[in-house]
Amino acid sequence: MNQYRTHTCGALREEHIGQTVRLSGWAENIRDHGGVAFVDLRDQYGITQIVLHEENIEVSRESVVTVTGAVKRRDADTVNPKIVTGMVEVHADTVAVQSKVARALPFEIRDSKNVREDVRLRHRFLDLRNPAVKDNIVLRSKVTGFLRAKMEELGFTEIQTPILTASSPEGARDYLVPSRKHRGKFYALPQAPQIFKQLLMVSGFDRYFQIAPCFRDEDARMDRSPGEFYQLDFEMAFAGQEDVLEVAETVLHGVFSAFSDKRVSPAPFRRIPYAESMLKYGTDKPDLRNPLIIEDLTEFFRGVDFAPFKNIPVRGIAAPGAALRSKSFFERMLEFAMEIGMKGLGYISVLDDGSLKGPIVKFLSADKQAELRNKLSLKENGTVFFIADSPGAVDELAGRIRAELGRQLELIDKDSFELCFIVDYPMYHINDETGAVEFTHNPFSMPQGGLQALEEKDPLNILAWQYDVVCNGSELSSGAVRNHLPEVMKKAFEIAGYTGEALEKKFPALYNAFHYGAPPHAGMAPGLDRIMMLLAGEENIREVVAFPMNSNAQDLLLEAPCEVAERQLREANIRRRL
RNA sequence: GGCCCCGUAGUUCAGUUGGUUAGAACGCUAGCCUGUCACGCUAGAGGCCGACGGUUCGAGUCCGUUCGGGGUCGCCA
Repeated sequence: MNQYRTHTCGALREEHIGQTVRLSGWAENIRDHGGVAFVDLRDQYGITQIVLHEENIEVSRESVVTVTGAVKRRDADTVNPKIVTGMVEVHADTVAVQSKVARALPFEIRDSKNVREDVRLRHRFLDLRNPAVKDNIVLRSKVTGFLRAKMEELGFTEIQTPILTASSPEGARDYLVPSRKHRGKFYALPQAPQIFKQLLMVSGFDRYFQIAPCFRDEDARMDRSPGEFYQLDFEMAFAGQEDVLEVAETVLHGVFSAFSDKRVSPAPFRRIPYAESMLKYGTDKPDLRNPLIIEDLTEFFRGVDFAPFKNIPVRGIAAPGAALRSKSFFERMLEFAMEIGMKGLGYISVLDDGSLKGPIVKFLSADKQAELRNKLSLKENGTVFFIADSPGAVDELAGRIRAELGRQLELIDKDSFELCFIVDYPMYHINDETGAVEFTHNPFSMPQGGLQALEEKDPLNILAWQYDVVCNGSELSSGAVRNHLPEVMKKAFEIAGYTGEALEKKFPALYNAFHYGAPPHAGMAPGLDRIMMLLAGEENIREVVAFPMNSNAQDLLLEAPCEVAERQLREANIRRRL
């Protein structure tokens, strides 16, 4: 028998009545009634009420105690239906204090989520005692276990790749680690195992995966850790886009349905071409819970004599029932439009009798009015909002109006996970500032049409075998069919302004390896932290990480980054700046 | 790095137009209480109002600087 416990604090039920048991845990709360006292004993698994009598020694809140005693049925009027052990209680014969609380608690454990974040992080070990905080971390363990099992079931091999590796020339800022043995040289922590997993494909590993730590020295966001985060990184040989998407469907549908009661998009998820997504949703991260669709009305307004819509792209969003909304709703929408930089927000409502109403109606002939209703399937009490702006801005603005309408009109179904793939990303785009042609997403992607497309098509019209997974408006992952052919790589980089030597210099290992027989391959890397946030219903990424850094990339608990000893600097061949 | 918001008791927060000794709740300490489960009751301790400087007879309150925290944009192949 274990010296500390026979059961956990979440285990006892009516069937244990009469047994003598031993429990250990933290004294979450103590209710002292003079002759009798009640202690809520807590561990990871639950809470059991302990009954103490006067001869028992003193216990203070949050100290660790071991209690031995008989399990008894609670009187009917003292049953606690809020906890699973609420039918019973343990009448303590002996109480041993294992570890006292010797310092004032910085906050109430059960209320820790409402405490200032830096105080929580400095005492994260106490914050994590709160079941509401701890449960997310337990869930994370179950999710990673599920993902691992699923990937293995699908024939993937888990392979660890280096943490100390080479700095990568593209992408985010690297975290650098000085070399002791090689003066003036540095390792870098990997931004992703990208190169390694592609090399594994060349080595003949057929299906690779890893729950991979990734490091990027970029500033934090609410949904983005500073420093480090995890991806379910995977790559498949002899596979194309559809093969990868099918794996993603299986795994993501599996994980969302296994750990949530919400509705999950059934496979196959919708494949939405990038261009269509930009037009219909105004973003490449559409929240498909929002039923509103953006329509292109540029052609419609070409012949209409309304100055603000002249010679610029116009979009329309038909919102059913919006015409019944109060004046303040329209004012809020206008205010929002002004905030995001629009000059106004035109709209036309359909009244009960089918007639149109709104400041712009008078510019439309009867025919045009009918055409508009028809084009947008406008019903009675619906309102169409117009967004007109420069070609570079109109889609994003329309997307933000669509999202705001979804919120204001409460069209978002909070009980579903809507997953989709965005496909057919353009291979290149023009950098607005420099006018140069750049890779849109990822230089490793295979262009659709291969070498021929690169040689013959306008670079801006070339699509890539590049795809994103989106869930409820947040990007879970991007991935691609990789470019495994040196001559195609060379051409692709040339178009983006690099010489062949530059490519060789930037990615020597990969470029070289591809000269020795590389299989066609494709992959993806869904972000584990994002998946966790969606499953746990958390807005802040720190709530799904056991020991998160603050938004300023500091570990307040262990105090990293920190000064190091002079000797350490010397060994690392680093001199303090004078 | 730019911009926005917030710093008052251990915690969460009030604090009027600048005006006596800066408050509440929870927590903590002591006492009372044999059926509570956010137990209850009584009493008490606990504050350089983030820091520095200024305006003023007088600053938690107004102004400036700075430090800390959060958000957002840049950035994130």
